[in-house]
Amino acid sequence: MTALLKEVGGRFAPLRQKLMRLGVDRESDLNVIMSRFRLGRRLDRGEDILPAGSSPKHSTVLIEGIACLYARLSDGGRQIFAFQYPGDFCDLSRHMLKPAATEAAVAAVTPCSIGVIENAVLEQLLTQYPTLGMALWRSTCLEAGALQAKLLSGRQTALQRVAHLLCELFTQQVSAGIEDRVIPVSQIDLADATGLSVVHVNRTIKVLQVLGVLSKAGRSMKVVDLDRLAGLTAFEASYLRIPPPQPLFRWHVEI
Amino acid sequence: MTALLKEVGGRFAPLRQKLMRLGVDRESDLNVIMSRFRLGRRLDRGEDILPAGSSPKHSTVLIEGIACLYARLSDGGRQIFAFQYPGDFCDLSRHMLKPAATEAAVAAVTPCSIGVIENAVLEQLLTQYPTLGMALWRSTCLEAGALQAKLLSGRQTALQRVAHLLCELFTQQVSAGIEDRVIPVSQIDLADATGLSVVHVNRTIKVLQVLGVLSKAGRSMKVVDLDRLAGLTAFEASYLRIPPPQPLFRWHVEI
DNA sequence: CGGCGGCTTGATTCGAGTCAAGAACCGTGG
DNA sequence: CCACGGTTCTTGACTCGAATCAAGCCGCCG
Repeated sequence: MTALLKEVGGRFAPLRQKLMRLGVDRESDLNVIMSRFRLGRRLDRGEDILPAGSSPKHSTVLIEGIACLYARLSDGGRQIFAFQYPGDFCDLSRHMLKPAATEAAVAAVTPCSIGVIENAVLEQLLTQYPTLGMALWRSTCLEAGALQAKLLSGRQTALQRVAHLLCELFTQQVSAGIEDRVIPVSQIDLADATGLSVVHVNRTIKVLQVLGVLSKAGRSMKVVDLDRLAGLTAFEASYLRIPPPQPLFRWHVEI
Repeated sequence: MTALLKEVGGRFAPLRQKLMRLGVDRESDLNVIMSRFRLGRRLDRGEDILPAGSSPKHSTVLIEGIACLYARLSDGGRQIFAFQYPGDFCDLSRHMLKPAATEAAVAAVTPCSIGVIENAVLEQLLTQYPTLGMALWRSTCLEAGALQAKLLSGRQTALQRVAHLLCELFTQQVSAGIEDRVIPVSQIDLADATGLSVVHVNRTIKVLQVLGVLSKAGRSMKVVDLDRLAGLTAFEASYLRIPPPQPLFRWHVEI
């Protein structure tokens, strides 16, 4: 049984790390919380992890792979709101806003595996460990901040928008513990995330290659010069993470 | 003293209503929570309620007037992320993400008055009334949903974008208890919120007037035909509010 | 009643979308 | 191991929505 726990602990390591960064710092709490997750199914690239408008009886965490939160446009197009990396919750707001308020869905951008937790269990954990609630709330705040950043970058040129997105992906990837400089996302996905046409994304990427900022790596691209990439778009990574150094203020205030 | 409380209760009515809609349904809790707010200063149109990058020792609630959450573009322009109405918290994520993650600010769009609560007091309330934490978290989820909707509408034509924004403003206004069909927001603000140029917003509004959807009301505009306005842009108000009817699921799960 | 900020309008420019067609890549099955 | 089919990527020509530039106008406030 300890072996089983260890196994699961290993697979769920990204979640544990994420929760810690969000402020769940008591080891024992973490252990209890993590033990209530089970492994969900694996998904192929393109599959919906959470279809639009569904409200499952459990909440979902991404364990492996890259996913995206998206919504369909009236004309059949797709707007990607955010990319998710291992450790990210897929559907927190779906859980908080019972009747799935936004018609958003989550899809696998690369092959994924997920973890799930029963909603009832999650709610119980939330009442038992207020720190967990705060952590997840904070994670919602981060997501909102990322949406703001995306809105902001929407007012820049195509080059800056693409550069910004690549910076964001790269940063997320690094902080999810993936060292690879390759961004394994199709140009179609980049287009859906930036709101540009695929054609124009393509041209833009070529410019970035000519600038020596990106290079080709098979079908996808590799970040060669992150600093210059960031410089193109005044990218400030701060909105993506809570500063891990000083694990913030205490939630149980001494009165 | 009861007279004072009553007075304050009156002014803070929008906040009370908002908290109720978010799920704080125990009358006694509400009373305690509300009693910890005090009135802040009044602000003129255009003034910053919360300057970019500030982290005050208290949190702020809008009591009267309309405010906006915005950020400055690199070129000096302004992106408005959201409009806030009486009862809305101005800066929750600033409180949750200590080192003001996003460089966002809040400004008064019309003359405003605000309420404030010491951060220490708020934190104490949060530990004492878990329902409050859930309510505020939920409010953050709603904000995130609104940001998603804005991102979505950014991919439509100028007419649709403006129509969408007007629908949103109107809906928020109504649910804040303001009956007026007039939207007291300048075209400059509309431009900054839609990401269009002022010139183009102006032309677009004229089209909407010709269509008989809007009419002029002094300097600002009046919504004449909300249904048609909403029809232009597939506006779905659902993302703006938690359904008030069934005040959602219980947070203290019976185990 | 003067002035300043916001609204209106026209002329021109340009970034990005669309359409269309071909090339490279990848998985699959023979 | 190679041929095939479907994605995804590339490239070029053309179009168009919205930005920009430049004035003039209106209305509110001092």
